[in-house]
Amino acid sequence: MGTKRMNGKRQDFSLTVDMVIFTVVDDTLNVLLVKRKYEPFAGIWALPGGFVEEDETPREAAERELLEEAGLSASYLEQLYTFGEPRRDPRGRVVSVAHFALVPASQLKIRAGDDAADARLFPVHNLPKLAFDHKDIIAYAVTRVGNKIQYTNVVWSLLPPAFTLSDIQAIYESIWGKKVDKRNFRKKLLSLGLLKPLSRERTGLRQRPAKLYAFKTKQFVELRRFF
Amino acid sequence: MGTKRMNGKRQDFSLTVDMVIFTVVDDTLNVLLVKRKYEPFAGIWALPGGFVEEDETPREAAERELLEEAGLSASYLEQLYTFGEPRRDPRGRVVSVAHFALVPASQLKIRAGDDAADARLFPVHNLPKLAFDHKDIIAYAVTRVGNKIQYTNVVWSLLPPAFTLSDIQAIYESIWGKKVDKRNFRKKLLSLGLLKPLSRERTGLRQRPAKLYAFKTKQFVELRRFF
DNA sequence: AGCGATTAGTGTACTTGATACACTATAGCA
DNA sequence: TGCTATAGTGTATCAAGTACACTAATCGCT
Repeated sequence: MGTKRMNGKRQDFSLTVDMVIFTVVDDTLNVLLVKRKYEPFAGIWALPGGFVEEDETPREAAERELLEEAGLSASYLEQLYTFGEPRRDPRGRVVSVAHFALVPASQLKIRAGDDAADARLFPVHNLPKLAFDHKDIIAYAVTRVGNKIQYTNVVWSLLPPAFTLSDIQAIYESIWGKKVDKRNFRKKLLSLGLLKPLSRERTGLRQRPAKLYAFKTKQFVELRRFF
Repeated sequence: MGTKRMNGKRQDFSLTVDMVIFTVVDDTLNVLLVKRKYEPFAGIWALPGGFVEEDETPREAAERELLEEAGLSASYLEQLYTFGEPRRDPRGRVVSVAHFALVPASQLKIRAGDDAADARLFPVHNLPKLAFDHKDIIAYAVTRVGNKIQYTNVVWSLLPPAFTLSDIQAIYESIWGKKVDKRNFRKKLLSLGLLKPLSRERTGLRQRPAKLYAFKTKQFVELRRFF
């Protein structure tokens, strides 16, 4: 590995991004993991990620990884935290700018990259043994998402383009881990004025058809309090 | 500068921390800036900061810089964001893990470091021309603090060990930029049960003496809503 | 000693938002 | 046609936020 000197300080760092890609499947929050093909931690599950290239910002690297591993570009993406424990990677000093993304399960196209033997979703509360400090990174991301949905509507990016009010409610219930009252939920949600009803309904299930909705705008809003 | 290769990716990065050190003086939120002694941006004001050493985490580097520049160790410190635009530093690829700190003005011991010609506080809404992307970093930090005080009590770390209720109120008013009702403010503040009254009062001013308070605990709490 | 200036300290009524709660409606399938 | 599953809807209560004005204590000055 190379070495650099600047103002007398020795610098010998690599910079990576690690991606915590969340989606909701069967009313459960899941994370995308890849099984590592090479050492260190060969055969162990890890977050998708990779090195930041010479001419990239960390965010661009994150978007590239998201496209490579999950097959999509449009979703909520946010820088999470930079993990820089000196010994977090046995190969040397590797600093990772962790990001998290929220994507609709319907748009996920999971692909195992070149350096991965496998890739699949795991429920956040039932994770396998993880490489590096990726357990810490996921725990931090889960906490951040849990806080974020308290005061923003970012979690809506987990939804497909058309959805029912019950779909949204199921997402909140799965992340919060508790049931909420249907009438109160709808009252609050509709009072925000951010949804528009579509003329279509979801049929084909043996039950009353549900009205479909879409977002008036894709912008995210900060709310003083959500629920 | 050196170069490193890992998995075929060329890596040639330096890692720094930049510190946004906030304090409140005369009911105004201020930031500590240093005047650069050397190129690039010699003579221009900049955030204090420096390189992350080989055996340090970014947080440890931030604590070290805080001690070197502001003369204190105990205060609120949080990682803000990692800035990694490829051309943000004309010397080469320098990635900065920005942190922000909240410190009581009474404990600030401003020292111009070796590489600084001067160091002083500036009101956040009256900043000089700044080096690098430090204007962006400060703007982001101000936004973060503004949001943070909505749902946590971290801003209390701007206060000295003993303070009056009016002191706290002045800090909130200075950050929010608006007056709040004294009775409502006190009602809410005391109902949190996080303060303990001291037996002392603040006298010597030509006015009614004010009761002094201290924190029962130095822990920070998340509140659903603060004011 | 008294007065003026300055900030400290205190309670209630109203408004707004959150919560608790149960029944009817519709489609698919047997 | 009736069984099952989920959609859809309103009201009453409770908790919290907001609006609002006067008296109290000390210091310094005359």
